[in-house]
Amino acid sequence: MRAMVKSLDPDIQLLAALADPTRMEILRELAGAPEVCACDFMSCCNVSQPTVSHHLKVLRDAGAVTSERRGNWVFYQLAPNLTQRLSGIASGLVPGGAMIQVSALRPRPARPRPTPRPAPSASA
Amino acid sequence: MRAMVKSLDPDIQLLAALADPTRMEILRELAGAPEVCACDFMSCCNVSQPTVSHHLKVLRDAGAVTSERRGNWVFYQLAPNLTQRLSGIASGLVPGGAMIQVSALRPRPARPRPTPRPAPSASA
DNA sequence: CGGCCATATCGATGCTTGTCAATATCGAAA
DNA sequence: TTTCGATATTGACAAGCATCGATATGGCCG
Repeated sequence: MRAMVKSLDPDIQLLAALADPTRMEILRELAGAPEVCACDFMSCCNVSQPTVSHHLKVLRDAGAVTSERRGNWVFYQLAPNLTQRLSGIASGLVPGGAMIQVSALRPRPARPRPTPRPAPSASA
Repeated sequence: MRAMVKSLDPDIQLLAALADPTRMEILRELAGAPEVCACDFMSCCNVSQPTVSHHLKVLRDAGAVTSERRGNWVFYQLAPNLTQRLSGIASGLVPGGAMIQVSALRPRPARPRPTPRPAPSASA
């Protein structure tokens, strides 16, 4: 309801693609090898072949992976900019910061003092 | 069906918490101010008060935000380690790398030659 | 004390999604 | 061409979730 316009935000689409145990397992497999055949995900994720295909499509649509057909097999790789995109999302959530770059990532953002805010007495 | 273990992975829980337009808007509001009153999210996100409360609970359970009660109001802040956690997830998806630090983030050095993989002929 | 305001919880509802069986498509080999 | 293996698509079903109205809880102030 309320017109779920399907989150046209690419960041949210990417986060939603990662927020699944099976898909995360696929990505972790891909992080451990330059490429993985689609058929290999059936065993490591313990799901059926259509389910694997579905998850791979979600990941591909979100830009998390790239695919390359070679004969009857389709090999998947992590998208080259996946880490950068995730880091960019993280950078956008640095307190006080807004449009900083990935290079600005630090282990210690050291958030500013919380405003003491003196209880908004005047209220209706 | 198939053991609904509910994804006990904190990383997935965090990603799922971020993968929603309303919650992402809440976080972006929080990124722009040291703290935000819960009542302010109703207007900026255009959702009802119970919905705001629900989303804040999801974010709190995922460790994305912290709350602080002051009188009748509850103020929310970004969790101090939120950026680090996200960056850590990103680091875990670096091709070839596993436990490297954020400082190792690179645009990627050109992937190695794809394995030629010789047709698995003998199979049932 | 009662009344009020801000927030959290409950119950219901409709959309979304993860899953699989069946089927279609694609590509190579015979 | 036919045949076969790998992948994608379709249809259906169940679980999850975002949302709201109604209500409960917690805390200030009169």
